[in-house]
Amino acid sequence: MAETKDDSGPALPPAIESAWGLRERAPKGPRPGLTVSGIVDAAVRVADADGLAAVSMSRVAKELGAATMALYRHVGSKDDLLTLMVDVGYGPSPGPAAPDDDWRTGLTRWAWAERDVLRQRPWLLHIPISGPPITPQQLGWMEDGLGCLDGTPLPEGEKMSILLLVTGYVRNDAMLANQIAEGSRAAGVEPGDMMPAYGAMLARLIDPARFPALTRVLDAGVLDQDDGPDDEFTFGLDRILDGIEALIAHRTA
Amino acid sequence: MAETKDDSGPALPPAIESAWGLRERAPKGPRPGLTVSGIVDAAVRVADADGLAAVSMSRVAKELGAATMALYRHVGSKDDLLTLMVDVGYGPSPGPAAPDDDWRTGLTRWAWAERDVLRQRPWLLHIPISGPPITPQQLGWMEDGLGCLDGTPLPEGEKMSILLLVTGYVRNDAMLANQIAEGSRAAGVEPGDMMPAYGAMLARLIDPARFPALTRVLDAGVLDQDDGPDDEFTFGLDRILDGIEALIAHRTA
DNA sequence: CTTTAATGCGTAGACCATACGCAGAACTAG
DNA sequence: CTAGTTCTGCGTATGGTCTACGCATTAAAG
Repeated sequence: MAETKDDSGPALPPAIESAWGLRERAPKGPRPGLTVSGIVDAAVRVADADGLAAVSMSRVAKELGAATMALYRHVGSKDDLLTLMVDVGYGPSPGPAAPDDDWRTGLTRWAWAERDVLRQRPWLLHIPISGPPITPQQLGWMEDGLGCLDGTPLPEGEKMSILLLVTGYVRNDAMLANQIAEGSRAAGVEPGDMMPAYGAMLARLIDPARFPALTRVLDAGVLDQDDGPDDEFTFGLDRILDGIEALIAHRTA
Repeated sequence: MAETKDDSGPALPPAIESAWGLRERAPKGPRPGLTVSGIVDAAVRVADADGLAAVSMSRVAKELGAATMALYRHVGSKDDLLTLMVDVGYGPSPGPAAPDDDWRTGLTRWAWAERDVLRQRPWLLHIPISGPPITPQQLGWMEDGLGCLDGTPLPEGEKMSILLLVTGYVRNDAMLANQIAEGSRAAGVEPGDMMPAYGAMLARLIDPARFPALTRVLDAGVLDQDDGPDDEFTFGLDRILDGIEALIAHRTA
């Protein structure tokens, strides 16, 4: 009985199989001119250039000089293709934490790395993820995140929960940043003028009697200038890490 | 010069105008048989029944006994309709915090209330939100959230950031819970057997030498049984609130 | 009554994903 | 060398999507 690696078991989705490179080519038939990784790369190229909305089967096929239906020999469905795009879109994890870093600097770097990827490829946020991570690169990220918590006294389950918490925060922040970026582009205003314009619109809409606390925020000039998005990100991340620190202190005591 | 309420300024989107009920009907022409709120209610009904994917213009029109193109007299585009659906989908905020509650219990109730809404209407998570909140109900939620922080010494900007942090966490958690629910339904397994199946799949895929930390998590049996989703939610929320508590303590001192 | 404007909606166009079946290529068995 | 097998690429066709445009009808104003 092998302890891990077991060949049997319920069939895992074909898309996942190809992501792990477990597909042996049948010896018969013509040599494939298209490969699944070539298709996924082309799709990523299209998404990088023109956004996720531009990723249609025909567009990807055109990118490859092939016909639309040719893709279906390799990917099964468009959703499969999107799932595979997530894997190569994230790319490999930036590597394990330095051995002499404490958990907090390690996790901070881990969070910033994911944030950088999501800024570079905003379309990753628009792909509806269909389950817990099973693709190789995603698990690589998870492995490196767990590594940051190695020296802590946390039980394994809590390490996992914490990773979920941090990655969720990063995704959410990137989503918001991306939305205001897209929104400002759609409205035709400078990204820096977005928040002030928002504040002005709110001031015009809300009744101070119905929304007293909100009015106080507006009067404080919170929205008048856009503090760098990095500050906003750092603020939230530090709150979360403070909370984790409290837990670790509690588990240590 | 009015201090707030100013009629002039850059035209705000028609969809927003109708959400605030600022559209006066022109005195000419036939009486409208369709109203924008009637259309939005019908769309919400369809989404509640068959999911967001079922919300097409023709389907909503059928719900109303009208023709597809009739809707476009009132909503402008499907994206407009979706934006309006978010507003009525969330519904009114559950109300301000009790006056003698501290910020933590207030914010906890606020977070649970949003979570309840997102469990009831998972399709809210699939609507790509296109900017900061400007619809009436959304601002009601924000107002009540700010109210929870009234007694704290935090500056207004940080109150806002904290609300963003908490609501982001709630949305992210609901998204994950919803994804595993949909995933288990698609794979045909009981929702309770989802995590164990996931663990078994991981065990089959990963190489312990490449993924040592992940293997340790698996060996600890973390994924063997599904602890209630409420526990997972509470864990993350408590970490975040701990972090906020640390900030408040720091600002108080 | 005429003018004006807004409503409902039918038609049509431009996309989209994808089920199905056929032609040909490359291998194996005889 | 030939026949059989199997996989590749892809053309066609179907049913779905959103929505631009124009027309007939309705209701009020002058």
